[in-house]
Amino acid sequence: MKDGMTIGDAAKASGVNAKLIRYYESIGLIPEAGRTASGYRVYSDRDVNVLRFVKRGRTLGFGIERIQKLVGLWQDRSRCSSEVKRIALQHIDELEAKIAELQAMRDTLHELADACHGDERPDCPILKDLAS
Amino acid sequence: MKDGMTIGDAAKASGVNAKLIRYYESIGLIPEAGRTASGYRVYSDRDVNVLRFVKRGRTLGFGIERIQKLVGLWQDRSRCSSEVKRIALQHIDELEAKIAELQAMRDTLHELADACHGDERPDCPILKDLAS
DNA sequence: CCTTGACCTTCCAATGGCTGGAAGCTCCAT
DNA sequence: ATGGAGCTTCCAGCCATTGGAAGGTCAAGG
Repeated sequence: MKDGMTIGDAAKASGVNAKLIRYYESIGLIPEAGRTASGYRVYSDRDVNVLRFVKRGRTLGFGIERIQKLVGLWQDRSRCSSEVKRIALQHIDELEAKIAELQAMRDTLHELADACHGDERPDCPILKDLAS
Repeated sequence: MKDGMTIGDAAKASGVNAKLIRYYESIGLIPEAGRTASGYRVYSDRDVNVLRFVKRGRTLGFGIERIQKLVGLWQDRSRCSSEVKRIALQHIDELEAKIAELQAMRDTLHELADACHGDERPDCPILKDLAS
């Protein structure tokens, strides 16, 4: 284990837990790790950087497939930033759509909840709406 | 099929597709439908109302388990509206949390995208952030 | 009466992004 | 040598659906 870490060390260093690292490898998001003679996976600092990149991408809500593209662009020195920006803008659009959807739910529910007494009586505008 | 419909008719009448109706039955969200001699499921108008209730609940973002509770309360004439309101408010809280999370993603990405030239050059603040 | 085609049935598998557990091997310290 | 922490693989489940395969049923038209 000269210049490499175990999966547990890589997990600590990257913030991506060991189970998830194996999963990412299994779906081809990250390349197959090297192995020790006894079969343990070995990780370098470079690998940890990739894992951190992936983690940050997930935090920003990117899907795995898109992260895969972003990792590719990241490692491609002849990339165009326009390509990266395009992906980001598309993702922003999707986030906006999801936000709008959730806000619509919240707003409707808020109105219904406001109209609901919330006491021991059975009369309830919320149920009335659901049954409509 | 005197006073009952097939699953396809119930699907059209409720807006919940047949596949999903069977699924809802399989997980116990709705009671088991009656059957014809040849094994076809039979639905009444009452059943269709339940399906519509469920569909509206899903549209408002309630999870299956919570919808099950709401259906129960709906059919319980001695219910307290406070119970329904409690469930709704809890759901609103969860929606708010999710909205905030997505907005944070969107805001961060928006800043990064604004700072990104988006041209043929490789320099890209978005990738820089992801790699940080 | 027979065929056609639309409908119904069950069962199994996949989606996305994990998470958990079981069974077994390895490594290191005591 | 022994214990326990960490590694390995594989399988299964979460949520709420959707899709497909293989086969049974029903009503209409020739």
